Amino acid sequence: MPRKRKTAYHHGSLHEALLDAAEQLLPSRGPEALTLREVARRAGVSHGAPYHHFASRDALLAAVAERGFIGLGEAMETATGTTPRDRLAAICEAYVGFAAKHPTRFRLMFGPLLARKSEFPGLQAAGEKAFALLLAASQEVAPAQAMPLALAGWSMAHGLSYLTVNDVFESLPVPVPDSAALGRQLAQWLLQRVP
Amino acid sequence: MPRKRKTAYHHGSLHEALLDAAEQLLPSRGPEALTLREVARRAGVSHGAPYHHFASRDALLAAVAERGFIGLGEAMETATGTTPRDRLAAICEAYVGFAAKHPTRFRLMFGPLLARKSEFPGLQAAGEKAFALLLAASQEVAPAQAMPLALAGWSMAHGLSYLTVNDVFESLPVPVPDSAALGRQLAQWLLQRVP
DNA sequence: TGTACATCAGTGAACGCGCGTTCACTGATGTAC
DNA sequence: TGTACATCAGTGAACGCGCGTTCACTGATGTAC
Repeated sequence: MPRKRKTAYHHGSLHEALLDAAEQLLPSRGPEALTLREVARRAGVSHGAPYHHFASRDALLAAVAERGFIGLGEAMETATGTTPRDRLAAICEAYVGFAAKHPTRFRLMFGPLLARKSEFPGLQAAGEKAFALLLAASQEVAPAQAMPLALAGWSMAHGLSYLTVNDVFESLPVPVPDSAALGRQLAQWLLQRVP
Repeated sequence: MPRKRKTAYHHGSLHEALLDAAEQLLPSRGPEALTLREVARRAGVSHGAPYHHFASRDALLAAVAERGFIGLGEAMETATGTTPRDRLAAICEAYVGFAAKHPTRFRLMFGPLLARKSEFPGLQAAGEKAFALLLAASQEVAPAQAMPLALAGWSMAHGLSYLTVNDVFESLPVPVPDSAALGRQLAQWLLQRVP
């Protein structure tokens, strides 16, 4: 039970507070430029304090990324459709929508840390859970080809997300008014005649 | 005409030599960790010398990325097929194949610098040229829907490339023996019944 | 062919930078008796 | 309810780091006459 801000020895929930601070700083700083010291500053704590909760800067970022994957999974889980096809398309739309809504979070989640996910079991688990959702939805559409369908959908959703989030379309003769809607459109187009 | 390594005042082609050195270091260091000083070292030149050829570290990296897009464009241009559909699928395969062959180059090309491509006109032009190739191929497949087709193909090729290059599939129950072939398969599957 | 001079493309010392991380410390908290 | 003590979670000074970039310099080259 926190009393005063100043007497915040034993903060009580510094772990979460640090993650919150990091998430708040993410949009303006970007994942690469996010420093431990600034996160600590924003959480109102000295720069040494985080080491009582995270082994390193990377460990803290991995925890933020894990939160991100949990959020992505929830967004995918929430996606609904009247038919299995619609649901799969809606999941792709949710994926792209998540990226559009949280571009820096998305970049962190799929950044260099993900390649080291074996060091961060929570991150790995959250990522796998999100993929499992996609695979399950694919299975309901086409049991015999669930894996390639899931891979195709994931690849397209991810590629579209990435290219949007990183402004690659910028200056190209491509109108991308609403990338999430485009994601759905492309997914439905992809699914149009799945055998 | 270079005489001796030691008397390499007026190197003659340091510009290209620096780009070569950077490309050689890329695989082992990765784009983020590539330092100007090490590039200079490898080119056999003092660490101040590059500034006579590039305005900054970023400018040098952008030049390397530009080279990368030129290479990607060539790979896409080389892709052939007996029908427009086959050719489009082959282009997607080439895209994924390029990424698999040059993972660090691919990461650099689509890294943070690309978002600042307006600062690097050569980079922007090389990128646009590659996209133009894809769009042209799409036009021959389905003139009326060239743009969504190109976007779908690009997104899928890019997503698959990205997820492969960054080892995202690692530890997932997904067998990815040859990502380029998978790229072609997914592209053909996508194209299977395009109206 | 010489000479004078502008220009080009190197060198290497120096600077500032803020970071991640460590460490000895200390105030706050919880528990055993 | 007190007291002693272990443990926890903060503090803030300190360190090392190699980097990107700048700058005065100098050796090499090309050109005008």
